[in-house]
Amino acid sequence: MSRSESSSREGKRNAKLELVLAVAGELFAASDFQHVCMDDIAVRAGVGKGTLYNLFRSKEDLYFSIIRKRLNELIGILEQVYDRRNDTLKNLRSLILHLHKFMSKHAHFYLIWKREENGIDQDDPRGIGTLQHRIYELVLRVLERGEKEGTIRRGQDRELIGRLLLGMIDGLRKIPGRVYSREDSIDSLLVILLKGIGTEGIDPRVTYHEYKHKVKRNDE
Amino acid sequence: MSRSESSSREGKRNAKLELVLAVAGELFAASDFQHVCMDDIAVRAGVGKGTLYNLFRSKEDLYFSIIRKRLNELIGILEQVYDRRNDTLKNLRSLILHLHKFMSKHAHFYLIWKREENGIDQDDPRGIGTLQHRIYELVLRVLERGEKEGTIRRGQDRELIGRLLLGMIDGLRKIPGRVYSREDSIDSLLVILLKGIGTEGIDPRVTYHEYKHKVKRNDE
Amino acid sequence: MSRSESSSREGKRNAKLELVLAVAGELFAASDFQHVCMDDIAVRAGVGKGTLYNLFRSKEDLYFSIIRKRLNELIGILEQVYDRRNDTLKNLRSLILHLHKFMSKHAHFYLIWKREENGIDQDDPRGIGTLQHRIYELVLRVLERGEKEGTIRRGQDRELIGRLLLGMIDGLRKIPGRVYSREDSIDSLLVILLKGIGTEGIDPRVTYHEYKHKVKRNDE
Amino acid sequence: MSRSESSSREGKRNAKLELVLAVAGELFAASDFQHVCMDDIAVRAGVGKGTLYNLFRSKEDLYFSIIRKRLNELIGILEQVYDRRNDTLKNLRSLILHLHKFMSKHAHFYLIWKREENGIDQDDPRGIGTLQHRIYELVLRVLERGEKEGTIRRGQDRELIGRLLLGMIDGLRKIPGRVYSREDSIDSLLVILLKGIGTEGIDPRVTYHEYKHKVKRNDE
DNA sequence: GATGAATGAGTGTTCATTCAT
DNA sequence: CATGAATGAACACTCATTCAT
Repeated sequence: MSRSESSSREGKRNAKLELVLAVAGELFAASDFQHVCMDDIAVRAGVGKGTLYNLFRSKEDLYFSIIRKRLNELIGILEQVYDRRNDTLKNLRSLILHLHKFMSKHAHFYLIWKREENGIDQDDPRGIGTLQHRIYELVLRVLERGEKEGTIRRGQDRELIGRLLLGMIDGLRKIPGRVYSREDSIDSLLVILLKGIGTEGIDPRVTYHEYKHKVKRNDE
Repeated sequence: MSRSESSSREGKRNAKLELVLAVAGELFAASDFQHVCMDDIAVRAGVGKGTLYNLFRSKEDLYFSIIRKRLNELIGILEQVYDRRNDTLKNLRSLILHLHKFMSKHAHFYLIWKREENGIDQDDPRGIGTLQHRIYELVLRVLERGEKEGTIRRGQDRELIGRLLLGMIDGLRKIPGRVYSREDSIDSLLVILLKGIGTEGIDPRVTYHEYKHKVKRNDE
Repeated sequence: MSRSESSSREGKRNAKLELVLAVAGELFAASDFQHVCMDDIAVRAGVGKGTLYNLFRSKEDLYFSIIRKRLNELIGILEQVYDRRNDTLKNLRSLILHLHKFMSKHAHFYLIWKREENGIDQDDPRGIGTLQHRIYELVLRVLERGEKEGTIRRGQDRELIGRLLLGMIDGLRKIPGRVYSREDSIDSLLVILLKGIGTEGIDPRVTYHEYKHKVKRNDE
Repeated sequence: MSRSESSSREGKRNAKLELVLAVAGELFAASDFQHVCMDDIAVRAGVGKGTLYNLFRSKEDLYFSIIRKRLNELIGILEQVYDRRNDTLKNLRSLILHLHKFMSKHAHFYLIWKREENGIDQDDPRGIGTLQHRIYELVLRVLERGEKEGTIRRGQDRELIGRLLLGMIDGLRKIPGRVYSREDSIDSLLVILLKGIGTEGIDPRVTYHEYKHKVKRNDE
């Protein structure tokens, strides 16, 4: 009984935590850090202000917890998907697709993350930099495997390509109204990318024709 | 005399304004908006706090003035360069190169701009969105001319490519220690891009061999 | 059984109460009232925070309960000793000695008491003033008896002398490192006092030579 | 003009500082530290809350500044008086008298001081301990001179007597309604003290008959 | 115009107290 | 009765903004 009791309490605590993170995420995305006040978050989350301080050390901690939490989720998804595939084209497509899907689902988080992305590098006191780096490293791993596989031309600057790819994906995000034509945009990106860095004769559109329908059933 | 007097006063005022913008830019880049206080800016700029309020309506106005000012400078440079050329490859290269050079020169501004970039879209009360859009439109113009010129394949989603290109350029920025090998990185970007979107047979490395040296003399 | 049960419960309750008073006393002596928090007291006493509110109405009540409790103990000791003697010199010496011994034993309480001593006079909402007054009255009684006995000169301002004596005892307390030479200090005080207020020919050192050894056996 | 201007500003600042210290002193004496809030002090002093923070680093700093300020004044008075006299009896009387007069004038300060007196010893981060010690040292100097002069018996524990004397003076303070019969109380104290510690044949009442009237004219 | 002392609205944070379990 | 998570009143402190000099 003590187990179920404690797990129930844990459950309540976690539910509350999730709620606060979600509510705060919306508010922080809508305004700047400074224009969001703890009272608002508390009221909108339907908890007392003191409860916020039971869950987070400070306003800043709450703010960066949102980013940390979602980045961890995102990394989890990306790495899980990566481990399931052994085809670079599929991996690239999954990477972009899932980044995009996650973005649609957690648009608030994305705004906050990208806002802080540039400010975080050296000391990384909030543990964001490391997480960002893990995404970059996953990209590098995909590219590396692509080279070994023969999908990607050898001898290119992989670090550069990794940054370009992440930049392109971020560029995708900024096209207004493209959420619904997401898959087409991703395909176009892949075509351009693989023409740019792939070995001759690779055409992702052909290769993925069949795959795309499977994906829809498995991952969405 | 009144003219020279007023212009001298104007000059003083402008010099002071520039100084404040520079000092504030550094501070705003180093910390968040909220952690920079008007006293600090005033002290570091060597002016009284009241003077800041003669130059800017508010702290926010000062903050966004930095972005507006530099964005206008940047747009000026890019459009000027664009108007001087009628070769898409050269234009693309100039675009990337000058964005990069400006970024090196005004790193503080870049950090601030990118921090705000995502928060600004719909209402645009500070006049940043319009300026951002002008850069995007310039990219579109370059791409459009490239199509007409036959350098870029027809029938592609130009809007998408524009976003991808801007994203890639931003990706370039995030590579640590790449400032000195800037030109090489830019060339690599161009190669990948033109393989990706260009008509067959285009090789920017060959085409630009001669051009690169001219550029150095003209633009740097 | 119900009696023994209830008395056992009472015992537990009292033990807990004593523990809390002791723990809280230490904490309140170490910091200000405001810097001691109920959580700390609860944790250090090994009880839940709610339990504190079963034992005391409020934090303030807990705080003044410490003073009340100890003051009552102290008064009990002093009056008990007074009742056993009928010699003014012995009574004076006992008074000072026991005040001092109690202070050594409950140094934390003393600090708190003295801190509040001056703030409490008129309204006395916590019942401290009355207790303080009972000590003063005991002193007056000793002095009065001394006059009747012929040990203390008649016609002096007894109220004044009472305050002076209590002040001297408090002064004694502030001499650093005097706990071990306590008895000597007390004797010196008595000598000065009796020269000051006593009838001629009284020398407490002679008179008490024998007494001092008895005291040690009886009271310590 | 700049001098008069600056001195005028200084004057204003000092007047404001004095006002705040006085107002805050009253409030702190009436309630505990914690029950006095900065808003109240600001309102009662007729200044903005921010001004308090221009004058003092924190609420605590304001609080202890009151004690420091007055202790310094008190020490100034006592040392000045001490330097003017070379008669131990006069010095003792002046010491007690001026302590008493200062207490009457700054009753609020006294309450606060005595409240903190016991909490301050070892580290003394607020600079109170040192000041307290200077008063004690002045007493010791008076006693020492008294011994040399032959007014006070040799071979006694001066440290002890110093503490006893300060304790007696504090005891004097606690006699209700004695402010008006101050001089009589002081004389009684002196008589008792000198009988207690003085050489035989000293009678301060005789010795000071003439002096008392001078004092009234000179010092009050 | 330039200045910086004064202001007070605004807000993060604490912690005594309550009460469901 | 015991507990400690939840609460929100209370408050210290900051800092953008003003305005008298």
